[in-house]
Amino acid sequence: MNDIFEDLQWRGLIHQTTADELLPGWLSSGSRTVYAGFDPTADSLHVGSLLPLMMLRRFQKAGHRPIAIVGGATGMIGDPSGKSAERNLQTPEQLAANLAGIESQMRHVLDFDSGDVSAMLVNNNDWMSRFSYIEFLRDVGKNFPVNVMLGKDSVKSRLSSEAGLSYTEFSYMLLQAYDFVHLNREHGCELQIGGSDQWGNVTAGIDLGRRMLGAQLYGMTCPLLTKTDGSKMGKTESGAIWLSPERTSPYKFYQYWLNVADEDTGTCLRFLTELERSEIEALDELCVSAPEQRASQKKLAEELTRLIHGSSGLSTALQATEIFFGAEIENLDDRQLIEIFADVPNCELSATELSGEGLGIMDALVKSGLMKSNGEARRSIKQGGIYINNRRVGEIDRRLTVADLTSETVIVLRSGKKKYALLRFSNA
RNA sequence: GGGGGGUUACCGAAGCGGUCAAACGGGACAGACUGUAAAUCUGUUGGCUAUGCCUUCGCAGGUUCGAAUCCUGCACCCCCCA
Repeated sequence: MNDIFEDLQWRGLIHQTTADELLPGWLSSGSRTVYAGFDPTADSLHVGSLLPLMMLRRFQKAGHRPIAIVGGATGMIGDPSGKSAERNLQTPEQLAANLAGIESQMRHVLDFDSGDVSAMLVNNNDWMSRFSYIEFLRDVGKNFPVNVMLGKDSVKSRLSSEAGLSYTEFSYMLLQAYDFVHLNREHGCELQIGGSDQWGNVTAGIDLGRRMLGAQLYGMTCPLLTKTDGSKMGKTESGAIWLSPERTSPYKFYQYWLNVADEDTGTCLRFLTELERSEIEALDELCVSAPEQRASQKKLAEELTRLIHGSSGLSTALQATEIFFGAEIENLDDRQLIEIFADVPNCELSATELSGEGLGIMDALVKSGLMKSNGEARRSIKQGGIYINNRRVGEIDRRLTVADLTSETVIVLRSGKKKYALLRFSNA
């Protein structure tokens, strides 16, 4: 059992704990049960969940048992922490679908089949839904002094804001607190981890545990993973980076990490990978002495893509990277191409278009949606911004024929550095 | 209610009878450079069957050989006075 506390500490993953002195010893003197919560607002987790997920993984590897809790019940309510407005409620069907998607992703990160420390995934709706309102008020609610609740940051900030806070959201912390009590009673769970914005909810659970069970529970929060420029990690102009390959292809996922700013790589490597201290520090140095190599980014992207999308996902991402950045496209078959170009719009055309004279390049560009008009297409070609299978097109009157097929049915068009379109020629 | 100003392409903004598909700036796109970064430089930025043709300057009419530019009406916006 390695010293997880020390490891977390040097990585900078410990923001606050409820027992700074006790925790290190407590963790190293036995196998403990730890939990973290995940929000089921979509059918996939996104990059923002990676940090707590990795936390659980670290604990599991250190010999502790992780419990991931998805808030089937609390998800219907919405945590006001760090949120500026009331959350929309979800239907039970949506939630069920979301939970299924999330579970499959967790299996990449946590081991659900390793004896005593097997990870567990639980849904708080399983126990919450059994409560009647009266019972909940009597058993749980009476342990919560309202004046303490009003003192929590999550509540305070909303009370003073224009959006206000509904009674439903106000009650959120009772639910999360009760989760902790339940997990302690049923599974012996004694430590809750979460982002620093969860401090209020975590301590609420610890207080409740003491009142209801007389139990000594612990809490630990980690810093939020933000970029140096203050924006949230995992968000791009085009939306969040998701963990599911359906929502964010392995290529895009890989690229996201490859493009992390130099200043952010150190934190990302510490927070999100399991690389050894010496290796990370070596990468940090390289990042300063030879930034153009982007060794940190490459390592980060590689580690995370392999973890979330597996080796095959990683190799697809690497292959796609090579192609998207200039390599000529050859010796790939339809299946590989379609996998690599998963994010790229494609356009079905009849194979007969290629026979005889062939298909004019400008036509093809417009049909593919890459260009809005012939004029735009003509301009781009003149400027040298159009490529067929990654080979620059020189002439405006270039025609596409069977010889241009790079695989059985595909021709790849590209405009500029990275705008692609796939033309598929079928016989149908 | 009275008076004045405005409405131009993705955005801002010139133009105030022909040489206007409309200056300039931003953005966007492409190229060079580069670390798939930042900055910089260059080019492009209504459509087409393209040395020409068509549609665009709030909307609808009108004057004129000719209108983004002048006139009339309408709509919306801003300012001042009541």
